[in-house]
Amino acid sequence: MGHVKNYTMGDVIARFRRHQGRRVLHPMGYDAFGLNSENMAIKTGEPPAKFTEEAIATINRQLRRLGVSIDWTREVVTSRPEYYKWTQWLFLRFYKKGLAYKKEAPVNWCPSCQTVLANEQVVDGACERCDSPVEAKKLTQWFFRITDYAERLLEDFDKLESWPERVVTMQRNWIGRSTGADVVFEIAPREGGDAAPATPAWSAPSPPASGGASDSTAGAVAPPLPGTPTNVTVFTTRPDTLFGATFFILAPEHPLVDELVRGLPQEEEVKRYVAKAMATSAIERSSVEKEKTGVFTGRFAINPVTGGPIPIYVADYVLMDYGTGAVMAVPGHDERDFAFAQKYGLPIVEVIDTPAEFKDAEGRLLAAYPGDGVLVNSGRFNGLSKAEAIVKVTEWLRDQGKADFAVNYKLRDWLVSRQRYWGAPIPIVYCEKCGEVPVPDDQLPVLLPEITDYAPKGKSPLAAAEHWVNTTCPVCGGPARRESDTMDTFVDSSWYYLRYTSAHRDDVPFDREAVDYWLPVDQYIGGVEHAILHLMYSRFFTKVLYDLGLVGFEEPFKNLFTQGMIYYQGAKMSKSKGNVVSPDEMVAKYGADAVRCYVLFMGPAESDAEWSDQGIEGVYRFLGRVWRQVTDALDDGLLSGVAQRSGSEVAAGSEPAGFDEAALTAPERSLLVKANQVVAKVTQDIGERFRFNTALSAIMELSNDISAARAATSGGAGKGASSVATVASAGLAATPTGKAVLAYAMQMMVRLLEPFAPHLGAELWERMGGTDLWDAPWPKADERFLQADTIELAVQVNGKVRDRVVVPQDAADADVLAAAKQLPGVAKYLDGMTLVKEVVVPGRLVSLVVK
RNA sequence: GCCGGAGUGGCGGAAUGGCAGACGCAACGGUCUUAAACACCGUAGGGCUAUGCCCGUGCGGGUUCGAGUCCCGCCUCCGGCACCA
Repeated sequence: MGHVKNYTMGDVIARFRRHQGRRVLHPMGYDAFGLNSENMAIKTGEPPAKFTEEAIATINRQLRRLGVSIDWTREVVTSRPEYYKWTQWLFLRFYKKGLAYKKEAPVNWCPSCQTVLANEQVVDGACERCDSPVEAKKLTQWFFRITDYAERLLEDFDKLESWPERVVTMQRNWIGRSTGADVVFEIAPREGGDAAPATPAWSAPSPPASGGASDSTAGAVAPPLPGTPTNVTVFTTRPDTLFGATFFILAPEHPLVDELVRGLPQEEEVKRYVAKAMATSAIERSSVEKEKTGVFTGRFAINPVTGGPIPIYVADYVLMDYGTGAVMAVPGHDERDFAFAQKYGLPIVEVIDTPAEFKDAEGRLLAAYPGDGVLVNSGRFNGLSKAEAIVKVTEWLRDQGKADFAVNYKLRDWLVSRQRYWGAPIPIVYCEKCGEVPVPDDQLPVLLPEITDYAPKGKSPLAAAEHWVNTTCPVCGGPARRESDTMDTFVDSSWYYLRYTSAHRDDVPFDREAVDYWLPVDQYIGGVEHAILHLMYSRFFTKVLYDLGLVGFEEPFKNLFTQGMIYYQGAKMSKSKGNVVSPDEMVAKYGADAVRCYVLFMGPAESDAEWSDQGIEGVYRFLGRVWRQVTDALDDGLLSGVAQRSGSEVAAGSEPAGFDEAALTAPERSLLVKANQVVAKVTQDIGERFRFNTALSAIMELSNDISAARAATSGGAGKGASSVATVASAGLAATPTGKAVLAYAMQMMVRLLEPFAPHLGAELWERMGGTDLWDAPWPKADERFLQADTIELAVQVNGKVRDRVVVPQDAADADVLAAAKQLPGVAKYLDGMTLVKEVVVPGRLVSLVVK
């Protein structure tokens, strides 16, 4: 049902814009690689392509049945070779630009899916697909250098027209930019002289294992000398608190740990601690509630501002993959460090002037104070504010070559290789002589081989397809092996919107002119579950393609709308829970139009909503009523002639507005006003507000008013018309003008309803004498009939409504006041009082203040 | 803990600072029907000393002639992030 809502919304907008004369590209595509079909294949041994194509056929049929106006000639399926050829082609463009690279790193491994996962696919330490706890595994994998784009991904939020604030916030948090300084801490020599060990374990001036994030921030900080480790760089957001750094911590995985403790009495204990930390699961280790633990290494670092030695600990609350995997600990002003210092009896120094409520009677800190304040106990920097000190301390150390300003991001590079069959093969071969070689463009696509065993066994099932893996090197013609990993399916979906513009081109992935004409996407609709993954990856792709000169814009989706989910029986619909409402069944029972209208009538499109079996009945009844209203009126001859004429006029692009205002009776005018008000409201609700529920409400009101007017025409006891615009409750007379007004109102009702209920709309339209409603211009409200000629105003005395007054729509304020004061319900409150203030809000109310 | 969002009848929800509860569901009464279903007409926030009046949009204050809406302080729920130095 979620899909039904999504596509119906898109369809209402597409139809609406088409009526307004726009060229609309409303396409459909399938993100078809991935585990759904692959798991079926593993179970049955039949190829995943079979299940994929079957599923596509089903959804195709459902969408066609719903009457969604999709341009099927542009259909895109990411698992077909004509599409993934270009996914591979784009991978190679990334590769040649240095944005796709291979490295060995600890990665997230899902033991159940038997594949690695991107950071974004790990939720609470578990696999987002199957909820299995994720394990850390050291593997060589392919990455996209998304961290190079961290800054632009943040800046370009400005280039978006309308995105939900929360999606922007989620991405911002995920990128996690923080500013501060990289600071170098010298390591004090071992006691009794630092006899350099024979083979230093750590000698690399290479970037830390976390990858790209910190590459760009290395600045002027000197890399450690090859050979003996003599210093460690830390990232801190609080260089102002350096004087309070009383100890130093390395992550258990830090490459320096082994070397530091070698041969010391502490070596055994440290190694035991590190081994234990590695064995702890990610979820457990990252729990905030877990007590802080750590172990002293026996070594000391030199605080660069005080020159004093501070003990180096290894503690698992320091994460290897953020910053440099090492931190300076300032227990006075960091809660975590405070907890650690208390447990291990380490000194706590106040260096930011701290409010009394953080201290005991003797002035000792009872808790870390992370807030703002003036520096104390910080030598020459005493008296500076936090903000000033951050700059001054960093500059001072920078001049000595011991620090520099730095920016850090939480965002990591995007791990794109997967050890699965059903994905686009990574187009790389490994040659004994030439090494890693990209597959030449003219040899694309690298087709998936036909295999029989799809089960993952810790490596890609492709690896077992010897006839496929063994190939020849494109450079030297010698023996070579294919990369057997496939790409994350989010790679496929990061560029599909571009393909819509050139779906049939087999010489390019997309045509530059075509993408620049159609894109960026004017209106994108999706669930919030894509807030980070798909939407951030697509933004990244677009920026890379822009840099490559392949597209002329930097953001893919100008306007984003995140639709709410549909719940049933209190939970998200899911086959495993058995609480599924089948679109097919609903369409069979109520028809496509009722299903379409109901999913939009349930509530605001962006909110979650509960499917109600009675709710759809109500909408179904409404559509039945509209049907009978129009067909009955036709049967009674009330629409004859008039409707035919207006139908053809509309088709020709002109509006039927030939009503002579002076000749209208009150009920006639009243219904005309209602019809025009509803035209204005529906236009605004669809075009500007995305409030389909209130648009439908307004059409229901129009239908109710038409009923009321009709009831009197045919002699029944009319229901009082509900509209504020309605003054007289009498119905329309069966005069030519009365009939014309009725025809006009019904015709508007049908036209406004068509984007929501296209089948009903088209059928009624033809019966009324029109043709091709789908292509007719959108109705325009007639200015003359937007306001009733008399209006009813509430009259307040001291803020309470005491009576109502009916006045001409254009009455002068003075006349309105005079009339208001004479109302019996008002006069009695004015009697004997002094009038101190009079307010007239035109068209709204009158407010009198008395004493 | 931090960052978002939301609290309105029995229910889904409506309301550019201007008559709270539109529209719909469920409910109740009626018409039609042998009967039921369908359909149609009508009633419906709570209360009272009922032709009138009082109370009412999570709680407490404030601004305003007037607050569901704006401001301040809380409470609750939902979502995201969470030892990110």
